Amino acid sequence: MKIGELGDRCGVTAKTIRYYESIGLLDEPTRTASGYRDYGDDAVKRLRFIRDAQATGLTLSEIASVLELKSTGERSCSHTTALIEQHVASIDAQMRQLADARRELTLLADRAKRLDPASCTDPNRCQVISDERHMA
Amino acid sequence: MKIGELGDRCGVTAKTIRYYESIGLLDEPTRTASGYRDYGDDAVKRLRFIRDAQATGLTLSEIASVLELKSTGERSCSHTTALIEQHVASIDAQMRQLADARRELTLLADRAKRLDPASCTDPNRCQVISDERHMA
DNA sequence: CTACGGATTCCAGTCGAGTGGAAGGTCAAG
DNA sequence: CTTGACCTTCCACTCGACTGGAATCCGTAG
Repeated sequence: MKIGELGDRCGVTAKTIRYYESIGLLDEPTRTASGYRDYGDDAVKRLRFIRDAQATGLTLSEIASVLELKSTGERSCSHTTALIEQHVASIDAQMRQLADARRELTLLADRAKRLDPASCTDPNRCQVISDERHMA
Repeated sequence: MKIGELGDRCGVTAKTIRYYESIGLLDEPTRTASGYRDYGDDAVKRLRFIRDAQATGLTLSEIASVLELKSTGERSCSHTTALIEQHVASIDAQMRQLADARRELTLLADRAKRLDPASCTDPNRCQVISDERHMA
């Protein structure tokens, strides 16, 4: 299968595939006589795994390190699990941050709604955002 | 107040302040006779607002558009509220994504723990990540 | 006077994950 | 035989939010 088809099957562009290859995330495939990249079904699996892993928020370099574990096979699965667990922890941290931000913003929005819209006329102030009581 | 003091008061570097000015997020302040930027207390408020807004996940260009609303004063607060509400929606989307990712990853980790670590010996496979049943 | 901490400008680089485009080679259809 | 879709390489650029560093100037303490 050529690069375009692989891309279509996995939902990425040919350019992205070449990019992944360039950073070592995908192995160099065999080539046809005319120099075209020629992929097997393994490539589909691998590329889909990359996409899946990426969807969970792993960076490409984290994914690369997981895939490296696969290929060396030397280190145990515990390396992989450690990476995953670490990542779950960072997701939790991100979620906490977002929750905080959300609370802040809804507070802000609520305040905005309570204000008389007609009173927002001072060209140098928007009450929603420049209220002193709100400013840290 | 000079740039360093302003930075200290707001928890940013002088470099960041100049950067904000360069992208139009902060107005050009008056200068001392010797060319130093000379800020008033307004700058502290504005910069702190920027930091606060940023902490909630707004990008600098979103913040810029909110601050623009302030300075033109033409459009009503509803513009600001709309932006905020839109941002809250995007936070919710992010949180859903993270929750999905988290579920995926913990599944993966659980599977990893259930596997006999000693069985992870095939140099070309890490069972945690290359199990066909898991692959989309 | 000199040293030192801050200030100034401007240009360049970082990270992550690609994307754009030029210049050219290949293959199947009409 | 030409057209058009697809492939190749390579180099440069994007976005966001800074950060680093060079060269130079200002202000004050010793």
